[in-house]
Amino acid sequence: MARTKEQNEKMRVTRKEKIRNAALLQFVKQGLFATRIQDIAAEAGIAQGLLYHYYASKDEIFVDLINDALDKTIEASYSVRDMEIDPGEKIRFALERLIDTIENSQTFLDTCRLITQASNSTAIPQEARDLIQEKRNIPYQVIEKIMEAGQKEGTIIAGDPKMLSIFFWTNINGLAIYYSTNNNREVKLDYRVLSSMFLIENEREVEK
Amino acid sequence: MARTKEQNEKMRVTRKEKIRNAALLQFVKQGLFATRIQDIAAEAGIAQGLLYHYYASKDEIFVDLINDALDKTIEASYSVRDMEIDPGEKIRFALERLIDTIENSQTFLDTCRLITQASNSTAIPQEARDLIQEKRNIPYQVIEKIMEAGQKEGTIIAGDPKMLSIFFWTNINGLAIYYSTNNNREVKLDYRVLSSMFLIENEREVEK
DNA sequence: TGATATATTGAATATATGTTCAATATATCA
DNA sequence: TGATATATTGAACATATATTCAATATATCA
Repeated sequence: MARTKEQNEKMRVTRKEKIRNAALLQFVKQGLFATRIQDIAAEAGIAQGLLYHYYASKDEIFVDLINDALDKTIEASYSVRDMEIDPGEKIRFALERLIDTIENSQTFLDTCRLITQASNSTAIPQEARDLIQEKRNIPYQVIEKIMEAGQKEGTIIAGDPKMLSIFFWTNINGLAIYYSTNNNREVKLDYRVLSSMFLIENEREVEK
Repeated sequence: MARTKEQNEKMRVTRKEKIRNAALLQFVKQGLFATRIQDIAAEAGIAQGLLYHYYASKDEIFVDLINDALDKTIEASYSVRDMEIDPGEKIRFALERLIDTIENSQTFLDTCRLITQASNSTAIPQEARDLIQEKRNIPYQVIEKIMEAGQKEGTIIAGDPKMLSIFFWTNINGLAIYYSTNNNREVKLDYRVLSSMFLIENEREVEK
């Protein structure tokens, strides 16, 4: 016998991770179709041929990355949903965290960018389309529920909670896209501008 | 002599417009790289070869469309700037109009989508990159100025006007991207949710 | 109607690139 | 150390597609 199964498995996982990261970088920079297998291989520091020991095709890498990106956004929304604070506070906290993440996490920006890119082309692999169809709305539904609860609680403004959720996410997504292509770090974003959009401001009520 | 110069010119303009529209449709649907010359030709109802009587290359069509899209957004921002109403009203009015346009104008959605697409890939033609570099910030600067004036006037909330302008446009852009891929017309957007983000609400002041 | 300039076509060409594969290197175990 | 399974390479292959070009159609004017 030669190398053990487990060792090989470990090597495969590590190497695969390297390829994934390289592919993500290239896809985000150039898009699926402008990215050549050679670009990914070069970025990962391997020969083109080796890539096919880990993925059957360029499309398969893309689908893998999209799936991961979608799962990340879903996880993030679940972690907010499951917090043990009031709905209004959830919205405030989520916005604070998301704004901070936009300003500080390249990975988050890449994730948003990849999903936006994929959502905006009918030419991506069918499997990726299906995943988006299946998973993309979950974060919207999660926030919608929180908005609804916040309205009952009296901390969230009136209006269709579906609409509020759309405003919530399109806002974050728009910011992420902007920040991923503008190294404009002179401006510090204040999440309170956003949260004032959804939250009934108690301070004013108190002042009265 | 054969056909007159003017007649030919008119034909060229008409035909070119047909090609432009076909290309815009395909680029928006699939992206620059996934769109084949054949796709554009088929969409325009002409042979591939004819396309090259009007444009030197696929890239040239793309650059032409990007330039147009950028000019449209600049024009829109200028038309708001030049209105003879108070700064706070300008913001309110612009948001109302933009939301309405997002809900009703496919052309506007296509414009936003094309610019976003182009801004998000380093693989697009250099000339398109230069145009974006040169023109993309103008609407941001226009809104920034209006925010500043509104703050002096006392109708716009405090905070870095640059930041407010970023929130303004990334919001609109995020919405446009969402709406261009979601035929979700069950939700009617209320611009007042957005405008409450920037405007000091006079009603409450009066109530006091 | 005939001459002519231009529009239009679609097959041919050139090139780029995703994928395959035969050859080689390497790491482990007996 | 030698056997062996797997990793790795890079050239070859197949294919897709941007672009060119020779041939043909068409619309106007004299």
